[in-house]
Amino acid sequence: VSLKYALLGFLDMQPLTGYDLMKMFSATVKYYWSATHTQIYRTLAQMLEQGLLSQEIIQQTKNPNKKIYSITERGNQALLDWLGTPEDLPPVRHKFLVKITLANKLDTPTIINLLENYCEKLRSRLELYRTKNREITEKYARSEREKFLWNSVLENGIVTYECELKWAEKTIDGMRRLSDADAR
Amino acid sequence: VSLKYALLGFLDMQPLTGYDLMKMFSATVKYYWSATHTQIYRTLAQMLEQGLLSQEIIQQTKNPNKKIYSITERGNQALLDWLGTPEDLPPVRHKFLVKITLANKLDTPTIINLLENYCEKLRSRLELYRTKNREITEKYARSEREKFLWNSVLENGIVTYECELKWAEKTIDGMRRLSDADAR
DNA sequence: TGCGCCATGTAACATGTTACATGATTAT
DNA sequence: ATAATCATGTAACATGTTACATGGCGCA
Repeated sequence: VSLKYALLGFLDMQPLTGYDLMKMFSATVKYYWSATHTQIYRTLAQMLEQGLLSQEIIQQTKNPNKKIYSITERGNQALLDWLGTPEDLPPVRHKFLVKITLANKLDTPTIINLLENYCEKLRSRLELYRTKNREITEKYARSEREKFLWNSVLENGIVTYECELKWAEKTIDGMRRLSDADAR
Repeated sequence: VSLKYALLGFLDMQPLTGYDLMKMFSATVKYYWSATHTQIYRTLAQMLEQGLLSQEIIQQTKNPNKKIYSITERGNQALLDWLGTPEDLPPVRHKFLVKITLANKLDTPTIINLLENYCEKLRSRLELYRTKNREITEKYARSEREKFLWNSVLENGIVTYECELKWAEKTIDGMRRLSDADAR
């Protein structure tokens, strides 16, 4: 359902093809919502049936024909309704935490190794966010207000990962102290 | 795939029925990994086929027969392999952020309303975590080391939500300042 | 010569949710 | 009375991933 409204939202700014939408997703939303082209084409076809979109086909000789989608009045209404409705907290699905829950079977160096690997991945993700942040906002935002909103969203990613990193470092520390205490 | 190993992990501590596993999930892992009974029964059947589990059927007259699952040697090996393998960062799927990204179509009070609703939900979730935390750990953990790991996992939930809450409050602030500036 | 971009799509599979179904027992 | 707990399952659907498929153009 979310994908549907995300697509509506982008098509509300301008008419686009499925391919364009795919690129926009990987240029912007990718890090807090991703979608493959399979999913996008499928969802667009459904929305067309539901009358939320209209389609214009552009004949091309060299490449496959383009299908440009635009939002309809009904689509606009549906988007507005969805936007105004409060969202529940997202369900958490955190594989790494599942692993740590069951990790008592492993020896301490292996656990610490898992945690350190996780830290490294967090650090490189953070770096990515920090460099992309301004770049993306400047490129796509169309007003001060929109820029503020987009910056906030990206900021959310950054603080979340910083927090996660702090947690992981603290956990490594605790693990080390536990095994030192055992050794004595 | 995660569900599979989560189930293996619990069955490694003690043999259990599908129903027991369901209850354990909702008593412990629920807030960072949830599963319905449909999924659990289905996955157990698959794992049995794959030889990761063995099954003992207990005849009952009053209630439906119990099927008690135990982990096999192969299951144990599979679990160890999975536990030692580092996990990628979890894909982020954050509906609320999608909504905020597209929220520029809404007027400021509506946006602030969305954010405040989100804050409230975060606060009540946090309260839940903080009260459940010790309780769960004390009840299920079988050693100091396990207790440490489980506490860390629950702590992760707490710091994550605290961080999210701070972000949301800051965003409300920023939104207010923006609209004040506009009014002037 | 081979790779990546453009632009679409399908098929098969994995995962997750909701609703339907049974039927006895125990607690309020 | 009625709701909840025990204990299993199926059917249908929604969502998400991977691999397969086409075919011209431009670049190294």
